[in-house]
Amino acid sequence: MPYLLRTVPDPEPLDCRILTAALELFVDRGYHNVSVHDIQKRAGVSIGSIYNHFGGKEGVARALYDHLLMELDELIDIVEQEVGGLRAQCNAMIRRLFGFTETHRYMIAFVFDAKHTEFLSESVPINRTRPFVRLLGKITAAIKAGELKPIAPVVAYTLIFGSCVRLVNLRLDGLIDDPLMAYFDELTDTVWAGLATAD
Amino acid sequence: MPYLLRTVPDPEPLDCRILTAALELFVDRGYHNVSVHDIQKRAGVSIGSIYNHFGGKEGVARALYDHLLMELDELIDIVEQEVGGLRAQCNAMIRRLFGFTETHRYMIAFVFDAKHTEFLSESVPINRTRPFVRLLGKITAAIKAGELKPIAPVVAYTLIFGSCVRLVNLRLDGLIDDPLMAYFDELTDTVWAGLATAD
DNA sequence: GTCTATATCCAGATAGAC
DNA sequence: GTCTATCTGGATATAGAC
Repeated sequence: MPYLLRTVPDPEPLDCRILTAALELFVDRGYHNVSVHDIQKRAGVSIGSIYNHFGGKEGVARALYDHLLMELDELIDIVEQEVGGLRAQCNAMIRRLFGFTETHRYMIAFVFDAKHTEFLSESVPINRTRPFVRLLGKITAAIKAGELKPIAPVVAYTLIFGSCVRLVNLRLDGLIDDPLMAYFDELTDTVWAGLATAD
Repeated sequence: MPYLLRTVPDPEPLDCRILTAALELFVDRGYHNVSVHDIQKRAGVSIGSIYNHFGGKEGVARALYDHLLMELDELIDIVEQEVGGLRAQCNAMIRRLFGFTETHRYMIAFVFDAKHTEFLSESVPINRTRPFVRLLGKITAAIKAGELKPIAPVVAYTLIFGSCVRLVNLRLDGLIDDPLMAYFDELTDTVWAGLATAD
């Protein structure tokens, strides 16, 4: 077929189509309310292909999960190269998280809004995965270094990220109408005001 | 039978047995990984009874959900009668939440750790339910009254309760070894330090 | 109201042609 | 590798005895 007649863009690779279809369905309906047939229909592929590529529904979910956690981990790398100091790095993470909540809604919802242990057999709680353990580690180090008030690291961790993840949840659930960036300064200023060292 | 020979205590009413059995199973395995047969076996009743009392699995979950939300709402009543001022009231709520996390693990987990919209048809997100809307309302009023720094109420809401709910999640997931009360002072002091009015 | 036995349905998974 | 057609298990739900 002549090149100029090819009005249709190159189709996405089959496994990508499966993953995006599954991601949207899992987030919209919840993992257990989605069947392999649903994924197959939405992705426009056959059941056989899904089993060939991923071994089944759980395999699709696991591929998504691993991939997204890896991307989150790489995000920490990027932020670490960009700026220094815990406060600046955390703020940069939060800024990106808020941004992605608007632009990559499904990915954020799948990572931060799902109970993975309920559908991924032998998966650890998300707070034990690499990126989250890493963040907690950075906070622990910063407290040791006197960058933060000397409190239990896990308390600082939940203050910084627990509150902003909750904002993300509220936004994804439609309880907040404005893009989250509208709240960025208020949130971070207030958090860090509380966490600042006394002197 | 002579009274003194009745070593066995009066059996719990049948519907209570069903509810407690279901609660534990839902929390331990997740709603969708529990069958009506599982509940029936653990409660020591027949399938028929479950359908008679609750109309099915979803009915059991809804009864649990409604009941626990009502109790949470009553808890706010109690706290309001006990103390005055937003800070004292919120702290009292958090103190009780932390206490219940140790003593009523399953109830807390079912309310704060489950995605109810995935198994209760036409249920609103938990943050739209009465107790949570009420808390947000109290924060809004306190900001208007100058009790808190003038920031968006939803930001104050997530700072106060988002962080402490995240601590509860971490505790329930086994990522925190100590009872949460160990962190109460650090958490609340830090939060309110950030939220205090400037003057 | 409570129980057992049974019916019905649908999801996950596979077989085998192409 | 991709597809369609099919199998099988297990879940919800019901029927009907007690």
